[in-house]
Amino acid sequence: MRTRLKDVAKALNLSISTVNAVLRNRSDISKATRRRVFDKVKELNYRPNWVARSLVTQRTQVLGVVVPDLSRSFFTEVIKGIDLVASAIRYHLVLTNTGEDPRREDDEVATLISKQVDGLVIASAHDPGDNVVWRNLSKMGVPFVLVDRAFPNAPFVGVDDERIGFIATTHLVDQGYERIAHLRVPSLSTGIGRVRGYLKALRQHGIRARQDYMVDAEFHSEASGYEATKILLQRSPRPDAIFAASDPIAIGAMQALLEEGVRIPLDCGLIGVGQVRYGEYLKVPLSTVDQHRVEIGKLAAKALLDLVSGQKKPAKPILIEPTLIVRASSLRHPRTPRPRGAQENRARAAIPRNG
Amino acid sequence: MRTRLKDVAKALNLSISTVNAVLRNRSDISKATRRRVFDKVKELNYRPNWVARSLVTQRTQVLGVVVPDLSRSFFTEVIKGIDLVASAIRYHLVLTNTGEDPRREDDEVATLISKQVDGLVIASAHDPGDNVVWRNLSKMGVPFVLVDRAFPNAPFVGVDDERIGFIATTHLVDQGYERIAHLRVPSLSTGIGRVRGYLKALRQHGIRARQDYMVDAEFHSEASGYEATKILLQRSPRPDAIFAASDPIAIGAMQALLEEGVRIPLDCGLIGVGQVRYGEYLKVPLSTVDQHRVEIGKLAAKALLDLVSGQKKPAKPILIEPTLIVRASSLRHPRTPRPRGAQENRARAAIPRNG
DNA sequence: CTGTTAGCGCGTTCAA
DNA sequence: TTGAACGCGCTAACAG
Repeated sequence: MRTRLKDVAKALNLSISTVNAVLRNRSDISKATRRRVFDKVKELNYRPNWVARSLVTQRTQVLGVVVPDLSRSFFTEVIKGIDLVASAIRYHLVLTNTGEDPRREDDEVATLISKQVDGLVIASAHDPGDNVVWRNLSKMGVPFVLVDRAFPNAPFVGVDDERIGFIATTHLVDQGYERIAHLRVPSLSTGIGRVRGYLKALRQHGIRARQDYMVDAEFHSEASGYEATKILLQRSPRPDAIFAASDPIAIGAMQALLEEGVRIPLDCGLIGVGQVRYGEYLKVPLSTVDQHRVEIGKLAAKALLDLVSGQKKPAKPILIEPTLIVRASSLRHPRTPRPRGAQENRARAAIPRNG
Repeated sequence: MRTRLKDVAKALNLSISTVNAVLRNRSDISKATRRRVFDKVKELNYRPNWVARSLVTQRTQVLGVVVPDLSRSFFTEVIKGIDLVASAIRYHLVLTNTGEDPRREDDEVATLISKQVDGLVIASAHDPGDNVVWRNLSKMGVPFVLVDRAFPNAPFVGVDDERIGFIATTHLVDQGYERIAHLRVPSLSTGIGRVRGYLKALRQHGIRARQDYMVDAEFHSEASGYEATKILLQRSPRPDAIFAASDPIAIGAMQALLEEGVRIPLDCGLIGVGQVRYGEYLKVPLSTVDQHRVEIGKLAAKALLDLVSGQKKPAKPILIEPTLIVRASSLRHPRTPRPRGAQENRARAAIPRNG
């Protein structure tokens, strides 16, 4: 049996509340008893029972984290960021994996709430159309912050996807590429933003977008990038650069290009998104756009903890500025001054575009 | 305010315990009240408060997971495995990252226990010499299972590291390599096992081990593999194959080899451990040994849940058989029948060698 | 300075 | 078939 407050009290012939007063650092306790209590606590190895405490205080020191897929390094990195700031103030994280199933998400969130988590970080599997998500949540009065996938009028921390598309595409233009294709993921808000940025960059540089230069792929699948690229290579004229919506897609694309004897970056430039590990050790070191995944987690946790402590109102969406990472796969003109500085940039929270 | 049992009872003019009886599916309740209660529960959207319930039942439906580093895909994959079986029976996971600090580990474990987790999966940061870890734990009576790093006489799930070393080295021998070096990690039990397997394989094939063919590196660091390989290349005669204790080390080694104009696998074979993502897309597709990380998590969770439900005694260590994955980096004799089958093998729990 | 008392929301006797 | 009463371990009033 674990030692309880009662045991400590009994051993000292004190009342429970006196012992408690000592532990809660109440000022009106004599030095003598204070010492006695502390000694006994150490001797008996007493640790307060958090379950009992939580029942009273309505605080568990636990944050719920809901993600659609633990296989994706994006989410594990975000979790790392959350943990970094949460653990610093002795909060714990409860994890749940929804497997991209909105119903399961609702269920898990409900369970987490009944487990009294102090707040939630959610990468929602819901359709951006649904406002079910945050409606239920705000009804329950549980603070929450969304990550990765934004919903209107809900606290959100994520990268600016339109900027990602814009930065990547602009970089390709700068490198002298002219027929820039895009492997997109139109099923997620994240993917849609990147398409917008892509189109915007083309427009800005007076390049006409071609429908047949946009092919669908899946975020997490090298195979989809491979297949999509095979399709792309049948276009005429062939694209001379590819902006892939994710690094896995780009890796599949790289495979397809090399297989067809297309030289990277000479015949075709390639850039992805995500800054996956080992990207620089691939057959051709892969240019990419860093989303600052850990930073997203950190900022989300900070925002959430602000909400939990009631210090701040639900803030406006926080959009992190992505960073271009140039490697060989998109570097056609090595003479062009390579933007080294960009790689060193730290993430900064930018002013949100929509309130 | 969230609805409580009391609210449901009041709304129906029933007593709390009657409502509770319905929800706990007690048999001696009339169909009529049963219906009324269920309807009201749905109407008021009642969810039992897990904190209160846990205080009474001494069960939280939560497992603690303690890992030294959330950056390593090994651990996130193990966590995925744990979650897979835990979530299936509606258990949640509480995460803690100890940052390889034994003291922090002890502290976190204590906190998790005071949060009343039903059991713990621990990848310990302690020195294998310490038996502090499981001594404290068994004193508290909290079920636990160790993963990744074994301690004598404690429930453990992991891969058989000696087999890893043996399999990898034997494979290199089979490919006709004769001067096989090893980039080792002697600071961890895991690394030590791999060294043993390496030496055993050499011995078994009548190859004399050379001290100067073993260079230290760090598990998670490409840079360390790179540096170590540079050292290795100064030996005379040069090694003609390298068994790296991890994939990151192997990736660093690959970089160093290519930089020095050493052809892989012709001049030098290379194999790692870990089956990292994108290993097949590297400059030279990397041979490796799969540790079945997700499987480790699954088995650990199963073993732990058995302990939690009190069905089984602390089992003997469970050692998973690793699987050789052959890719280009170690394939010098393409004519040699490539062990395709090995790639398809599923993990199996093997009989432990020591009790 | 210290002790008494009354909950937090739920589970579990035992009466009615 | 239903309800009253107690306790899980702790916090926080309020007395003394």
